[in-house]
Amino acid sequence: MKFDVNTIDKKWQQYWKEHKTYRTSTETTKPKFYVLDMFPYPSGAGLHVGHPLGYIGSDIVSRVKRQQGFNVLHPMGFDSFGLPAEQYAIDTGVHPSVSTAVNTKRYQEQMESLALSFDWDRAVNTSDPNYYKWTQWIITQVFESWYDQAADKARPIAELIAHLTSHGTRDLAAAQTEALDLTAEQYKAMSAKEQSDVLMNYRMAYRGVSFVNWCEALGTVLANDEVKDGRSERGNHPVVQKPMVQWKLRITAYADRLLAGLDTVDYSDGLKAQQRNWIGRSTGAQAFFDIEGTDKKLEVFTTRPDTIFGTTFMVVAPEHDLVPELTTTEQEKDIADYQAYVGARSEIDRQAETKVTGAFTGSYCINPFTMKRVPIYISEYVLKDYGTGAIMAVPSDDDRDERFANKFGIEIIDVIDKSKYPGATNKDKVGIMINSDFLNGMEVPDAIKAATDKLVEMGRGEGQVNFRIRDLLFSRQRYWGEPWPIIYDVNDIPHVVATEDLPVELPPMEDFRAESGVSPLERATEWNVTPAGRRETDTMPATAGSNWYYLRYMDPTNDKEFVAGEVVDYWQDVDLYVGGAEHAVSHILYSRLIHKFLFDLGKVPTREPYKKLLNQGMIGAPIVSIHLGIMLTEDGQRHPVWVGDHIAENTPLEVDGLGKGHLVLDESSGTRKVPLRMVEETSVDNEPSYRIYKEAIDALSADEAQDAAYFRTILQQADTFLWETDKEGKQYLELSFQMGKMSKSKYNVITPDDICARYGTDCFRMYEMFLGPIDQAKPWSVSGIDGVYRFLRRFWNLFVDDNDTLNVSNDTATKEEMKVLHTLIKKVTEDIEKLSFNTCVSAFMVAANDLSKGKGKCDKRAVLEPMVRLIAPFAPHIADELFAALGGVGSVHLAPFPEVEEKWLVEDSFTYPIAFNGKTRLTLDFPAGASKADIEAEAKAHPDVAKHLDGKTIRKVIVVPKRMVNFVVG
RNA sequence: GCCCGGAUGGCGGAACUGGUAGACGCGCUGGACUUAAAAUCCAGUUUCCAUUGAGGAAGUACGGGUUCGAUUCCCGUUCCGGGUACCA
Repeated sequence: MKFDVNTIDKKWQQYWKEHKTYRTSTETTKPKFYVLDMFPYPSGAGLHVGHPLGYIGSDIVSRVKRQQGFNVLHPMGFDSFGLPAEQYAIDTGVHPSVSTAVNTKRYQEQMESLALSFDWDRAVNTSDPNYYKWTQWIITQVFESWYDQAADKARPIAELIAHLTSHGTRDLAAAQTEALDLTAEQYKAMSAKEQSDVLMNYRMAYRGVSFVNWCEALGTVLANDEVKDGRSERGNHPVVQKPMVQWKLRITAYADRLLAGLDTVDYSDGLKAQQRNWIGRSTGAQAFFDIEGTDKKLEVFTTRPDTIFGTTFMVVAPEHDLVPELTTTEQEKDIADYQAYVGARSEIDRQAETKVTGAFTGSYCINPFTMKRVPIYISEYVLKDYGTGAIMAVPSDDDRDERFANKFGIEIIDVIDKSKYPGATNKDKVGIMINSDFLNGMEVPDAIKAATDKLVEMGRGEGQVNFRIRDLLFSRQRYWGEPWPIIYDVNDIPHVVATEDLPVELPPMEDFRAESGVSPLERATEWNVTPAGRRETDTMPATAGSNWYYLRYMDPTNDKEFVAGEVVDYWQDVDLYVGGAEHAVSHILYSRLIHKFLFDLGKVPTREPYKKLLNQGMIGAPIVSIHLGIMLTEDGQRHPVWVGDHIAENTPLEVDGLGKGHLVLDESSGTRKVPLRMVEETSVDNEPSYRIYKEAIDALSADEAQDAAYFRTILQQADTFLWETDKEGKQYLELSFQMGKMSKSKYNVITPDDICARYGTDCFRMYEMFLGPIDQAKPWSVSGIDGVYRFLRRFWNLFVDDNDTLNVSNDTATKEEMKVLHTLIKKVTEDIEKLSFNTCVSAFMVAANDLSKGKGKCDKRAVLEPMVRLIAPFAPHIADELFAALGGVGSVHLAPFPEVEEKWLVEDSFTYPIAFNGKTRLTLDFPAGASKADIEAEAKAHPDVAKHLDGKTIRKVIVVPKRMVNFVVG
């Protein structure tokens, strides 16, 4: 029985596969537990060591729950639609369906080799027609729904039609694109197309014009969260704002419920805060300002109606509908120039801009409270998409308004006295009202209410809530996504494709490059022209497939429904969801939306999809660089040379064949990235340091990998190496490094494969857990992995003698040994519940040390056998090997998880720290049941204590049983 | 700017609801085994002072506070990480 990790790994992985050890039962008698990992996009790079951090954590929980008798759903699948796969296809000419299949297979193999206990029979793949049939079906349901604000839920569109037919828009409280005012008669008199357009105003999935993030390079629109700093997150291409007709989902209707739901789930505070910020609820008031000389009104939204007496000008967005009307003849040129200036500016320019700009329209509003004329300006600092696209500017209490007023020489009226609140800023909303007529003397919060009430009374506005969140853009002019299941009839009226005709499969296409705003599917004419009409050619964004996938795992092969009612009634929701924090907003928020929608339809029994969410920390890795310098020889020749990182400029050099000279660093020198796998990690003066050895460079010529080819090309830039020699006489060069995200382009991707091959999968798993708290970001380093390996070896050695033969006795274990065992069980059980896996590993180490050190190692079956079941979730292969050797039946992973027996943990005595004025000076043992008085009396009498008390008065003695004793002396 | 985290030995990190700070591991030092090395095992390892047996002082980013007692709670400051931004 040898400790041969590779053999053991292979043997048991094979066994689990053959025996379907991790199959989830369809029986509903056992209690359920659903542990979900965010499914990956299967990229060509494969898994790196950062991915498994979360996977291993969730796997441990799954295994424990399985052993504890739960029916565990622990599935995995692939998010294979979307931009990256398509972009890769365009770059390489390999069809996405092909590359996806290859990558998916690789991912599954890697995951299996990490012993992740997924039930692969339940795997889903978002680009599989059997899956996206139901993605499309859900969208048809969204299309066929509207949001009833009175009932606060989504309802079938047929019920809206009934309402419109009998009452028009009277008594209709619906989420809508714009407010409509129709009688039943007007509605009924409309043409079919007109009626369809009216319904579009209310549908949960609707087409509408809006300014969208247009990315020319990718040929498609992007969602807000796909744009970062004015550039596309994928590919880093410029993004501009452009008005387009697009499909959208009315997420704004759910804003309040998405906000409220956060109080019922167990997510980190940071993540909840991010979601709240994204939704961005702000309360304030709507107010109407008369526009001088017309009967039109300018509608504004403000969170500070109290400051209305300080309003000295108005600002509307440059794209605001009223701008042409507001612009007077004299101001036409100014306005046109300014609009041209804004139009030419990209998002990036706008964000870089700090100074205020704008132009005067020539028109005036009347301040409804003061009846004074206030000028109307346009400026890009007012966003057309937020609120009403117009603001009342209060330069005294808003920093941007103040800057604008200063620039344009506009009057500033102080309306709030903040002297009572030193240090308060405008955002704090505190102070006493001044210069504000009936509001004078009020505190700001009271004034807000009073001003709002006054607006209502005057019929000039009302209290209003505004959201930052915009309706979700759900169209992409791309190939690799779910086609919208919509057909437009001859009258251009959209109809959903009937469920029995789903899925609408993607037509096979060879060339699917996007061309400026036109979907590639437009070119698939034999596909998009049908007898019923033309097909919608927009596809859905990647989030369409991922926002409901957790439901499909429950019932992955159902071809009648997306998930059967009785199945979802059993599985309910996800008990633990693990994944990267980069999906904190988009993915989580959108799947919460779809879940709530399905709840309204009665398709799911819970209000939230994910009960508890764990974000694993990112694992970074060094990006290592080799230094290229120039050697200037005495005869004035320049020779490129590879030098150590720490060699300074002007260092004298001497090289065989080149003679003497010194080092020059100029524009032709610099650093070049080195593939991390060729580099050795060492420690110099306690700082991590990286070297490349001559051997590694020599081995390069035989290396066929892509990164080796890259590095060979790099190394051609100089053929001289200024080697240094380590204490073993080996030649190396010192490299520089900086920590960063693992990425193929930085040549610092570390895959788990090599480490598993060298140390075994169990060692890799435990080492990743041992790195630290799972939710913390950390740099990858293999220093320390030997310690985990030594531990596993020591653990194994408890079971075998010096000849690697199983040697376990049936003798009764000592009290001390049982105490070690049960201390361990208690600690591990509690810490898994807290998702504190690093401390679990420590606890195993402590126990292994306790049992193998001191007076001979423990070989008692009564102790060792439960330990095997206990370590199984962490080291699944070794545990199964030992379990089988001990005569266990079946797999250890289906054997009961040990339970703590408190009787072994009872202490006879407790060691009390004895402190004087809070400083611990010594310890004394007292019986566990000793009374406070006894402890105090005995402690006082103790000679060592007396020594500390000598010459001092005891003012107070604090005795906390099983904690400590403190003498307060003076 | 705003929001959310975080700061503990040479390093990664422990420390229950305020109660012996530094568990566990790495690294380092010394020793055993070995012809030697690797592996393994044993001992030591917060800092400073002292050391014959001892012992003592300080210490959890910094400055205050609450408390018999603070890594833990409160106030302020600095630095680091993440998110987000003309959001009215």
